[in-house]
Amino acid sequence: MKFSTRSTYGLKAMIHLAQNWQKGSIPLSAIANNENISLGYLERIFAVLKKAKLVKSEKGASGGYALSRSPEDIDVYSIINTLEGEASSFHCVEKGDKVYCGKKCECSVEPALLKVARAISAALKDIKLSDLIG
Amino acid sequence: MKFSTRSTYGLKAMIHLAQNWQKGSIPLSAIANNENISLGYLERIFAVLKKAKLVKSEKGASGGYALSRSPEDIDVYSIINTLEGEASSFHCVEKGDKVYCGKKCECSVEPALLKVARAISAALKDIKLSDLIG
DNA sequence: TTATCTCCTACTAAATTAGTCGGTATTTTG
DNA sequence: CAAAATACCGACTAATTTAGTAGGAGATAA
Ligand code: FES
Ligand code: FES
Repeated sequence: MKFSTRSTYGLKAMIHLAQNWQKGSIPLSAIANNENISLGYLERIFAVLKKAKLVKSEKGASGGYALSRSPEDIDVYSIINTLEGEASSFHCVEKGDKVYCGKKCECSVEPALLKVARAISAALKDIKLSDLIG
Repeated sequence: MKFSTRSTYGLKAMIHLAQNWQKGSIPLSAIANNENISLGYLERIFAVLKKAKLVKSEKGASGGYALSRSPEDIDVYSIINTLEGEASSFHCVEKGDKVYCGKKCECSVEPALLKVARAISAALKDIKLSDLIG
């Protein structure tokens, strides 16, 4: 429900890249200025995004970052999920069809948590970057 | 995407109450035991839920908590939103139709963040407590 | 009158978040 | 070639949030 600035920044930056999809690589400094984000912090965010193959990079002057695929092929779920770390929505971790708890308990409500987590995932998977540019 | 244990605990407890909806008030100690949650922590969670009028309480021995309305009339959005504090999904705050930022900037992507936030809200509003028991 | 309960405030420990700093490697550009 | 711009990397820190504890006071039922 509440996203960290990391997700917010990451998503904003990705939208920025989507808006400039044809223009080739864009340096982070441009995004940082434009969206008012700390450059150093944004760099680390992009390290994660790159590792997840959501963006590709070019080094050197006139280098920068670009989306690795077209905006239609990147959904918000991938971005947020990558940046928030684990694929878990709740404290109890979803893996496949089961929910596991760090506390190793077997409580009665796993299917319910799973339902909620799935609804959110589905909603986010449905939104592509291309839907967010205008 | 990732919820705190507060939301997890709160939601689990609310589901627990929904499952015992006919049985009248249920003491927190029962829920705490059953769901393996720290009692003191759960008490504070319920203080918030009560303030939001999602539950009602009865003091004294054989007292406890119960849902304030029937499980069909309580959606997951209300619960999570209440527990996560602000109604904002992102670092930038949604109010009415606009998104405001703590940093007072006017960046270009507010409508996009708003779309994502709305999609999640809609998905959660669609899930009632009654959908999660059974 | 005792055992359960809600309810309240304050404190603390642990974890996470958000950010800084200083530097290295690589590539374009002048 | 030299300089500027860029990605990339790791360590460090400050601030905030989270999760949980402790110690009660007040209400109610048995
Ligand atoms: S699965 Fe996590 S508390 Fe039961
Ligand atoms: S509205 Fe928050 S950074 Fe622009």
